[in-house]
Amino acid sequence: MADAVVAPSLETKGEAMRDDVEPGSKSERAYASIKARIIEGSFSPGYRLVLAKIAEDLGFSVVPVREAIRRLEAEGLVTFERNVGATVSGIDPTEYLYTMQTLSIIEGAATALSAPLIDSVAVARARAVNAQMRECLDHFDPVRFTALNQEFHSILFEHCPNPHILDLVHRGWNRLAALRSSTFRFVPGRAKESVLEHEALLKLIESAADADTIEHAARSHRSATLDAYLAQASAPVE
Amino acid sequence: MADAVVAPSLETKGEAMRDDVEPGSKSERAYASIKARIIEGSFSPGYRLVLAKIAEDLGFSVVPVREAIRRLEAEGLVTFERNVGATVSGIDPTEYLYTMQTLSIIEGAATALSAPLIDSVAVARARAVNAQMRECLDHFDPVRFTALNQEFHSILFEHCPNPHILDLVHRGWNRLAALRSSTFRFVPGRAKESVLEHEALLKLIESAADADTIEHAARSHRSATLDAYLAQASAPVE
DNA sequence: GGGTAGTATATCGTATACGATTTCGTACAT
DNA sequence: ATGTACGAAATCGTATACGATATACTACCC
Repeated sequence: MADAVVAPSLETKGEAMRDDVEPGSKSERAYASIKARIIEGSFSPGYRLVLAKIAEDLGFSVVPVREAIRRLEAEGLVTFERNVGATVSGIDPTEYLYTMQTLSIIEGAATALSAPLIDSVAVARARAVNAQMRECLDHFDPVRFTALNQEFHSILFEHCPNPHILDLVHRGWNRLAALRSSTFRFVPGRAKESVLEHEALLKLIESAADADTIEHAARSHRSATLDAYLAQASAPVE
Repeated sequence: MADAVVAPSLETKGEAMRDDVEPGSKSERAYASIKARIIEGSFSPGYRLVLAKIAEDLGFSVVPVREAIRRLEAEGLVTFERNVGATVSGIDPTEYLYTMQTLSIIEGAATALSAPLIDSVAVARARAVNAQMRECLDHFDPVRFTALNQEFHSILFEHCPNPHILDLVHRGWNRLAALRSSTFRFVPGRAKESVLEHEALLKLIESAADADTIEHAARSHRSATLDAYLAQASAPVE
């Protein structure tokens, strides 16, 4: 399910119609593999990525691994230092702030651009997901809630006709995932409001509200989560 | 001058205090070199980037060149196809549209975030650049005008405190440069309005207008250029 | 005993070599 | 004459090997 957001469009282009048994070049497989492990969390922020080690694990030489890491670097998922090596980036809470702020802007725009193209069945799907989130509020499971949240927003922005913007949204979500954020673990109080705002967003889309309104709503929705996080971060004693 | 926009922050990090004679790893030098040639234009869109050829030109082996191209791919400056090779991306006019739209959003946000941090001397500098642009209107030189335009906007958004957003703005401008757009060559009529809107933007910044207002103004300014381009593109017979 | 120099190890950076794949041209058959 | 099949050239993909650099440890000097 995470994959819906993970793969933008760059990969899985080379073969397409081929037997799926052969995923692609080793370089790409390394890229996908490392990226997956970062997002999934088995390579957590700060983790030291040693070329030889990874190459051995995957069963091929270091060259493809180097290229993979180069790409991940350009995407911001890993940090690289000359003659020292790569580490999974993220750690920093200010990093979280920057990423969320960027995402609020990009995702807001993507959602607004996407809105006119969302048909009623997609809205229904989104509403179903939001219903699951509402149920989830009782016996609260932050990880599941975060996953559903991602799925919900994916439905809203995925129709964005501008591929660049869409790609940037995906990257933003990937970074968040890499930051080990089941965000709502940290701001459980925010979950309830979030569900309500989702419904409001859906209403706006159904009523074909103008782009500015939708963009503002989507952006505020995300900013509010960020603010909640900041508020509880500055007063962590409870 | 282009460099002000070219280098985000990833490079020139490894050594910093060293003798500038040794720029960095060959991989990075290859990256910088290819990128520069794409932006400057000697590698125009569609150009076929042959690894061995480039490696020979630069005087080193193909491995660093491969890595460089991988990074450029992740940045969107080149397109890569498995077992075929890399070509400079760009060509497509819809690509221009997407890039401009994305940039309008990102740059608008960056400018708004940057605005409160712009001191009066920076405003004065921007105004001076805009004055040069005004002069430039008489004996119109699209290339020079475009360069000044970039310098002007750089001053406005460069103080943006969110490094992610800043990086995205840089990438957007790079793509535009790669698209060989001395944009104003195609929409000379837009130049005059552009200068006026610049002054209006400066006034907003000086008067410490609220973020939404500035963001909207900056975004519209760019959208208007895009619209002008589209209008003349749909009616190219004159 | 603390600090500095020197060495050892781990890891990265790059070159070279060879195998794999695609593309293009040519020849043959229909 | 056209289409297909085979083969050669170009180019990419990956492995292996070795040199370069940084870090950690040890020994020596003050």
